[in-house]
Amino acid sequence: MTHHEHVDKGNSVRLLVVDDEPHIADLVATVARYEGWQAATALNGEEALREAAEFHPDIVVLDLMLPDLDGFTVLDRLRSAGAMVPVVFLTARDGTADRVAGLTRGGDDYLVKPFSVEELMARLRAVLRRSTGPSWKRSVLKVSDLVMDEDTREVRRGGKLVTLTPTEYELLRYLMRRSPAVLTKAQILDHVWEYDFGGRSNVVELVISHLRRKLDDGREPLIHTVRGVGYVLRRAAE
Amino acid sequence: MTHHEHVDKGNSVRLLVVDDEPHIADLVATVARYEGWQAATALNGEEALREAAEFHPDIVVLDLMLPDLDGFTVLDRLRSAGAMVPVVFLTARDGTADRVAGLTRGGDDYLVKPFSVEELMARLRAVLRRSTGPSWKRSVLKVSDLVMDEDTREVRRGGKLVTLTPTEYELLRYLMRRSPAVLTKAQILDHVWEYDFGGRSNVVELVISHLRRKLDDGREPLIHTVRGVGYVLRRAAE
DNA sequence: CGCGGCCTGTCGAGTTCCTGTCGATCGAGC
DNA sequence: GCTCGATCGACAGGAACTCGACAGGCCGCG
Repeated sequence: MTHHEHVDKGNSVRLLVVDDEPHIADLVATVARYEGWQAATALNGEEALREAAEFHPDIVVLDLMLPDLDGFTVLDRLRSAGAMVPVVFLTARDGTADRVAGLTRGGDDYLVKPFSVEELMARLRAVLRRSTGPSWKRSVLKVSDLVMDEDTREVRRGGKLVTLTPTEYELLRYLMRRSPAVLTKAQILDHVWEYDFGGRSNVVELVISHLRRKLDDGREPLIHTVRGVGYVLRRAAE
Repeated sequence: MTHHEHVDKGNSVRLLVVDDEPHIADLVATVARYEGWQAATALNGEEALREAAEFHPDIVVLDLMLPDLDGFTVLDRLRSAGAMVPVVFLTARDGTADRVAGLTRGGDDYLVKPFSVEELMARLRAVLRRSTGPSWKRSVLKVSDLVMDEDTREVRRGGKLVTLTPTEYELLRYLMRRSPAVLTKAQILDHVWEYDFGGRSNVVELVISHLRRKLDDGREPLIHTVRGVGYVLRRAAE
């Protein structure tokens, strides 16, 4: 089974997703449920406040562009109701990003749309880790002799440092988190690339080949092709 | 809600934050928890006194501008209740600063709003160090051959003194405290700059480049760029 | 009061290097 | 041997980073 030791506080995480595009809200909720979390969605500000009062989320994903209330207003009302729940904001790639930047101070975080699902989940896990306990428990992924430290972003194969570009890093993190499952190219594309990425070229193959060159340099290969299906990261079976 | 579930964390610091702006209270509490402290919040004077009686903080952050009681009154009541807990005051940038200066006895301190989170945490640590240990032990940060003395504000690289501007000093301190973690520019902005700083330019890059020139002058570079993510301070890995 | 220096933040140009596309080649499986 | 997917070199467009130059502001000194 997967043996990534991420922060598990016994009972499952409760996530509230607030976004007026049902597509996005559902997407995020689905991925969160896949992680074993409980997820609720709200399509506007009023609904969000109602849900927050009832559902008592541990963390909130909040789009700033809502039909009724401003995202900032929602935040204020949450906070003045005494809810110290951490928030990860979603914002368009326009000027609002700057205003949001100032809000990450309380331990919150933000992400620019369109984002990649893995990126969002990584941020959520990071914020949770920070808000639940002290930070000195590092988040480290391990598969065979391959080790990834999510704080320092260091990746080592058999102790030897490997330098990766951002895309390579994210793709590898996804492979490691899901190891030893086989992932289709479509899954990889959906999780690692922005959700509205149109390209259906061979980007995935390309990055995989880069990773192979950097990771499997002479050693036993860890990334395996399952022809007609996709890729796996694991120790060679049998 | 505030949580003083007595999860006995040994000798972890207990901090009470009193501020009527939930943003600020939350901000400070979150950062403190990140340091491994236990934090409780109060939004007005009465609540503060109740919390102080129950929570038994080791240190208090107290805004002077409260809706019900004057901050000075809160202080008096705390003290007359026998609580010798040290206090760090928050005050607006007006005349009150002078009155505060007069009231800060022995171990107390004060800070003018808007402050930077790192500045506040540094003061808290300093006050604690003074009040708890009769042994005046210095607070020195060290990364490789880079040494920062937080009492004298001296910074040395390989024994050689380096003079830094206030901003450079604070940014470097943050990098050193969090080393070897990678920090995003948003994180740096949020911790080192005042919490209502709206700047969206490349100030961070600028100060980083200044630090590099002053610190890495000819030597092995300690500040590394992680493209697409942020910066790290550490000995070059591998 | 006025001058000048230092610190800070803005702007913009130059540079690096990451990313996605194309197309040629390779190889597995039928 | 044929076919189709997989692999990977090469290239161009662009995003991110670096840093010099400048301007406003604060402070201390004369």
